[in-house]
Amino acid sequence: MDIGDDRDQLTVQRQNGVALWRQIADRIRTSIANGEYDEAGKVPAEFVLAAQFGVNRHTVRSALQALAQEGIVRSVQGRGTLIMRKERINFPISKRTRFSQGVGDQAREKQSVLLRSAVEEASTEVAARLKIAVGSQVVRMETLGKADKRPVSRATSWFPADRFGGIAEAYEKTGSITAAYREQGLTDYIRETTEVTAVHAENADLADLALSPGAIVLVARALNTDMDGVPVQFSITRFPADIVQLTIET
Amino acid sequence: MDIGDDRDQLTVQRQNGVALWRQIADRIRTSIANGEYDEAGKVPAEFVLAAQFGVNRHTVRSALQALAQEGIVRSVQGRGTLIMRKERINFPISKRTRFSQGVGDQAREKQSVLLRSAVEEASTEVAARLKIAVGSQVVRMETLGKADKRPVSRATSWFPADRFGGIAEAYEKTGSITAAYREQGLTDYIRETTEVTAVHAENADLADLALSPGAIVLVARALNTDMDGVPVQFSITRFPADIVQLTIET
DNA sequence: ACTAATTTGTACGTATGTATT
DNA sequence: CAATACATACGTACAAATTAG
Repeated sequence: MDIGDDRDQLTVQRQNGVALWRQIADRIRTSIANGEYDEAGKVPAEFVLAAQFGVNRHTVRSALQALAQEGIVRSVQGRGTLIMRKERINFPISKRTRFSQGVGDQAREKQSVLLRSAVEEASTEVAARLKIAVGSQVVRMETLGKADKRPVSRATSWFPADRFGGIAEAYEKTGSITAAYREQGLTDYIRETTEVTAVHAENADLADLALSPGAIVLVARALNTDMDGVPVQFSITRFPADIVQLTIET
Repeated sequence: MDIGDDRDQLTVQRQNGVALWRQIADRIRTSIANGEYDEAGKVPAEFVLAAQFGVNRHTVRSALQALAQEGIVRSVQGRGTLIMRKERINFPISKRTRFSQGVGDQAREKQSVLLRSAVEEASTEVAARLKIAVGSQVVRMETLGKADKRPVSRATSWFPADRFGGIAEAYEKTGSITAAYREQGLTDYIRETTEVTAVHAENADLADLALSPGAIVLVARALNTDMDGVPVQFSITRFPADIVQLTIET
């Protein structure tokens, strides 16, 4: 609320396991996404940021370097630190949500690719969610959602193999979960529940979601059922929290 | 899924601004909340964790020390590191959600206290959300939700002052937003939208939510309207991500 | 009661990262 | 681009408490 005043309210924590430059980089990234620097088109001068955060200018420079590495800003001598990318993808969640496909509402150029698929035995969690026996055959599908060529979601989905044995092939052919379902004889389905938590990015996230280490990942566990309430899909989707926002339409 | 195997799959990131001990502390905290160590009632031995994460035993010790500071574990010489607290509060979000009060479904002993309240001029964001003019008078209320004496949510809410000028007093008297609304002449309201993001904890979070620095905070921006669709409350609620999960019932 | 194995606690040394001046 | 101070991480070794037999 009270961001950007004269005093040094933008507090950062010292010596607690998270380096100052990382905290500052996270804050600036969020500020950019929130459009706080939209008027100028660039972030405040390094010495201004240093004063706001109450740190040395070198520390701010480390933060800006990290953001430049991510392609979010670009520092130009004499001009300042220009904002190159300012995104915040919005993922709506509703009864009709199909977001394991990686659908972003306002994403300009969206794309979903199948990374891997396999038939495996249901783990404890998957079996409990899909209400099948532990060890039952399930199809696991891993998909990556992109918006404007940037990865914005990484989903692992499980389907009961007895009913949706060919879902992966159908998905690869059609590029759509909904269309793949149709091929497998399911015409409609609804999003039953979605559980949301947040964790620090893991190794797999860094690679797939192109994150810098220490980033925050939103984790959504979702269950889709057919119109009779029978579970058809359980999925765990991971979103980069710095550029993704989940909107719940109740 | 595949946690606890022989190899060192539990990957952590080196030299990226987040200390290894913090990453490991976060992972262990999550594992405890997920009930992965329930059988033993304690976490694996330090040298086992060190092997799993591929770090030195000292680094694991730093992580466990941080968790001990939070009251989650307690290390006892010769016995091991015992799990003292294992919580994960679930916040349901639906059309009828009233979670700015800090309502947890399965929380045993829940409580909501009013921290501060004031009348102020609406900022750009608040005005846009409440569909009123920038600078209009609004009541700001800050509340802290507790479950079993542990803070689990911190909400800042704004109400149009012309309609709900006495909401803070009514809330303090009744201890319930719904009851306070009734006193102000509003009998029913619905949760219109909820937007969820996640950020690193800020200074205020550390104090109010009793978090250790570097922790992750879930941020929910929510809008309540009356039955005519007129906005009556905009709130920003912050949850400690390590022990809170949002469940969206669509 | 004793011993061995297991597990945490403590200490020292070294190297590198972080942040300020 | 220093020089300095402190935090982080590793390696090794041994002490102290608990548990298993």
